[in-house]
Amino acid sequence: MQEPTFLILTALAAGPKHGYGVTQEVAEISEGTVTLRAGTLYGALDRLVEQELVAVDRQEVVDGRLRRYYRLTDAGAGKLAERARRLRKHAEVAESRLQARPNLALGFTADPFGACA
Amino acid sequence: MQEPTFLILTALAAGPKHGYGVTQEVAEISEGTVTLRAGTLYGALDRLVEQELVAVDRQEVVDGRLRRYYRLTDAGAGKLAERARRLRKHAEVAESRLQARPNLALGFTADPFGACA
DNA sequence: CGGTATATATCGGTCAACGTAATCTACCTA
DNA sequence: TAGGTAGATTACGTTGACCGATATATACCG
Repeated sequence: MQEPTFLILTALAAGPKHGYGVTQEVAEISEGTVTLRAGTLYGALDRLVEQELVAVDRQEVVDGRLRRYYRLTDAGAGKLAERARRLRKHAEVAESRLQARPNLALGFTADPFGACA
Repeated sequence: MQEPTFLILTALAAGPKHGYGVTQEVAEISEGTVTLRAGTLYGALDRLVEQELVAVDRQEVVDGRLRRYYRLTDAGAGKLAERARRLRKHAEVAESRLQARPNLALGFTADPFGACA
């Protein structure tokens, strides 16, 4: 499961949404760093429905346009929880290792007040 | 950047390692959930070297076999830090949303002692 | 009348990841 | 001594998620 898919599941964890709504939610969650393209979005949704991690909640017709709502299934919630835990663990390991390393790339210094000048 | 690549960078964050060593380190970091295959490993390393996130540290010949050590570059450390932060944020959002949701899929119950039976 | 926002569908290309196999040496065991 | 395991890298073909582009249709604003 890649980042876009993970974020789609996360967006749906707060409650059912239609495709376009997911796109907006994902942009917000990721602070604008991830913008779902139509191809990515509907491709992923189709896949997730087939895997039964997501289900079609209901369909509406608004202004002659179809609006299809998706919701997270229990299996989807479980999968998301599992992935989230893994992601957080991996991130924690990476961050702790980077801290232990003399870090030159982030603009930080081990001597922030220049005491050793 | 996908999970295998992220874990390779994380493995190298602790210090230079050769390919096979990375595989073992990744298995340990991920608690056995990610087992890098040769194709994934060396493909990713080649890509990372080309992107200058990883560099060849040194080469040794042990028992007639080549052993090539890789290390994280400063750019690689920066990239890893950025990704780790993002991953952690996404994981946190997902987990907080799942908590807010009546959770049926994890084997937990709101009535763990069966008081409402 | 044209542009933007809303909303979904589909197609083809790309590239990371994946699986497998091949190669070679050292070492242990049967 | 033959075979299996561990270490270590290379090569090759396949899969599949993601992405860009395109198409379609309505409503609203300037």
